[in-house]
Amino acid sequence: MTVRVRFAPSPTGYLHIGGARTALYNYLYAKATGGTFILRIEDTDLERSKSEYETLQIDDLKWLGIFHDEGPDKPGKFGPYRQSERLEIYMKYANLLIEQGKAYYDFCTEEELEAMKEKAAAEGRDPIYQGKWKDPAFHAEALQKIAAGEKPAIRFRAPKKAYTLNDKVKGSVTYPEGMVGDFVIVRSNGLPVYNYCCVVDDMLMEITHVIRGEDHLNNTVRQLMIYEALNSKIPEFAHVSLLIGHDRQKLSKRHGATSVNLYRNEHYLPEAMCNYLCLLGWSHPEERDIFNKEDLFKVFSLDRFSAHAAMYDLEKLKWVNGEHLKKMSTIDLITLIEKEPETEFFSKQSQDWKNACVELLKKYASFVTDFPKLVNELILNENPEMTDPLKEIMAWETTPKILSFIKEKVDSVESEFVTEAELNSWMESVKKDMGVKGKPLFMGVRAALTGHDHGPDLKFLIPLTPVTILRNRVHQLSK
RNA sequence: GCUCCCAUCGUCUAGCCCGGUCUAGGACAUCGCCUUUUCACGGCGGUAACAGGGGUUCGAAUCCCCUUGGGAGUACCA
Repeated sequence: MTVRVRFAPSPTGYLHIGGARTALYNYLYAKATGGTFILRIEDTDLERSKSEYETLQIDDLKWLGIFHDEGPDKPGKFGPYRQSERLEIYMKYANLLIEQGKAYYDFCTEEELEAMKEKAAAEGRDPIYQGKWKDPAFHAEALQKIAAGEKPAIRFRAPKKAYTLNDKVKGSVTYPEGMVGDFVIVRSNGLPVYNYCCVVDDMLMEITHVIRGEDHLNNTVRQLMIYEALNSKIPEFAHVSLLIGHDRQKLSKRHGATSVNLYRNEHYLPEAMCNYLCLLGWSHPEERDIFNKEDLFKVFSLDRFSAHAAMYDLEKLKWVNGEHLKKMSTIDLITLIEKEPETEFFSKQSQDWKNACVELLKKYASFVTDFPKLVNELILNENPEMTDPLKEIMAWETTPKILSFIKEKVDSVESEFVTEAELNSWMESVKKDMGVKGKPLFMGVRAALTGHDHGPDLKFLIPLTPVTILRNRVHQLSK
């Protein structure tokens, strides 16, 4: 049996981090088993669904490197892949269920339903439908009403028994008898409802494994009932724990950046994003933290999920991104950096300069966007800020001497950049002629040339800095 | 309220299914030290967790029960 899995988002907004994670798990499972990954659009809620969001979500999925084998934009023999285009299919099965007495027409008004719910709440139990239409004796009357143009909802007759699910991550889950009452599968406006469509589609699309968020765990009992009524095979289920924010609440917009496109705009590396998302609730068999998709294709399985919710934490994502950044080739990094805004100076430099610059700075960068920032701060900044540590260095008795010596040297340089050898010779001179060594020497020179009390290795940093800028700094500090 | 799910360092987790090898391992963060004649690199190390209580057992992080805490569902949303 070949594996068929699906990701079924509703196009009601941007692709959410949590959605991306479930999509990723489905994709990885398909890849790991040689199966098929299907994208299905769940757009039966006409009011909230927008087709732009479908496009945007597919776009974000592609950016993450999560590619589907079948979907609305990639028709296969199980299509169509938008629920809004499958309405006749749902009606066909709904009618079948009615014929078999497994579902019935319901003409109850909102008020009647509301009254039932209140009564149930007062009695401290879950609301269970108790309208008269449940009674098969009213079927004929229902047909008459329909003939007269009235629009009923179709309600599924929930069997009175307990259900047990053997979930891949939660283990054995028991839904007691009476947990849910008869529920609507087709609204009175003719549109079918999620729990019903989902089952019909998963059945028809021959889905073998349903990997989705834990928020669906309670829905599953309804779905189990429908599978049974439809005499369908029941897929395996894996209910992955939810992502939570710092307040331990389900991750939502108020937790800040929860849409994938936000990270995409900030130029996070998609591989890093997937790496981190995968780590949230799943562990590598060798306890590795950094991996790419190809690694995962070999080892991904459904038995390494943790059962509890995971907190979405930017700190670790930052580290993962930095690790992926360091693994990239210099040439690829340069290409990415040049796509960033405010990289005119960087782009104008020679290939050797760029290579040296990236080699030096990538140790300190976590994000691609850090490069322009670092270049600005470390190389292009012409106005030394008199911080306390800098003041302290300037106050040392050796510093003014170093400063005036360096000023003289920098003024006499005619080339665009100082070489490492030149810098070394200056240091040698200070050491020999002034008898300054160790910390006063290095810190003095560093302060004079960079205006900072700390930073990357001088012998690498200074040759990357234009002499004109060096000169400006030294002159300002000499005042 | 009711039903379901969950519970190991601040965070992500390993271990749990198949009790002993766990004075509980790793990673992020944090702190310290070392090295680098400077430094935001690097190296080494530290702090830090089995929610509580009962059982079962020679032995429990691991199995069972209760409590507490957290989450989800409870729609003619998905």
